[in-house]
Amino acid sequence: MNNTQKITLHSLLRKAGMKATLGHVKILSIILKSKKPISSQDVIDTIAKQLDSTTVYRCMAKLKNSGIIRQIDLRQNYAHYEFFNMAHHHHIICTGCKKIEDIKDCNLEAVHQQILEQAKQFTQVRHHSLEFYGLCKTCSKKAKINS
Amino acid sequence: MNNTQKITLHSLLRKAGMKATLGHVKILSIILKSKKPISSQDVIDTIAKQLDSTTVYRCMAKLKNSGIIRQIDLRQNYAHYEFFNMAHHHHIICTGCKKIEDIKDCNLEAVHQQILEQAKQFTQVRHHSLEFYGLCKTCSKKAKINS
DNA sequence: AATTAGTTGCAAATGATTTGCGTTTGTGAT
DNA sequence: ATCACAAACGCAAATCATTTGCAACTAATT
Repeated sequence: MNNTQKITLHSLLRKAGMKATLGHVKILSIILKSKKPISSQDVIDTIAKQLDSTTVYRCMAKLKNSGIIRQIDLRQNYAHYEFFNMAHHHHIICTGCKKIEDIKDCNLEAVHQQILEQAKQFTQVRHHSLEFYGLCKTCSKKAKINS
Repeated sequence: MNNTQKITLHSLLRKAGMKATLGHVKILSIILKSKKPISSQDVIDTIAKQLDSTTVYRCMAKLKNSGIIRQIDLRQNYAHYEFFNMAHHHHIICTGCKKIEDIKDCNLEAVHQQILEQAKQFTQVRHHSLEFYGLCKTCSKKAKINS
């Protein structure tokens, strides 16, 4: 909890039009520290009893709406979130153990225009979600043994 | 409810290793008739009181596991499903009214090999999900009026 | 320091989905 | 056609994620 970081989180929030409350700061800090997309439940568990779960859900929604974090769907019955930095990327998720690895930008924005030409009822593409599913090395080995 | 269709659904299920029970047949029939991806709740509503909701959830899971239908995440707190036919495609979802339109194949399978070269912990890409989000014409107009 | 709108905690409600269990029903073998 | 068994079913209750209402609090602005 050094002072430099505190100031950074504070201004990050304020620039996005959010109050720098204890909840916002703590939650954002957890999301930033996480190397992987995390769910509201993950945040609740990490934060233990410093914040009510209601607050966590509300803050996640606010952070998402102000564009600081973005939502990712990993087919796990609940949403995951990650810091919305400029380096747009995707994920590959192991269908066995749910391990997640980042996939660098694959130039899909270029496709948006194409999509619009095809879509009859739409006039703009705002964003997209793209996730790949496969088996990681460990689960791949296990699958071979069992078959 | 003609006989021809009954036989088709029946064999479709059996080929996938599933029993052709009343529940499986009815639910699969609803999914096939639907032009759009539908949720378990949609099926429950459609089927009214012919089947218990528990049964619907169990059947959806079975149908998914046997590869007859596939799951799609549309950021609506619950999963949607559609018939897994050979014509691979994606969706564009209106962030306003949740309208869904199909987007034809965009050749992403070609990218799978590239992904593997990049991914450190994965040996195979099984499938992917790609959804676009935007505003449909109607919601786009509404947005302009309100701003 | 005072004002105020946004934020928080708590309790309760909601909505989607799952589990346990006794009963029923397809299916494959007689 | 009948039997036997595993799988599927309905019902009630449990669970899990998330939301809502409301009174108390707190960060930003003056």
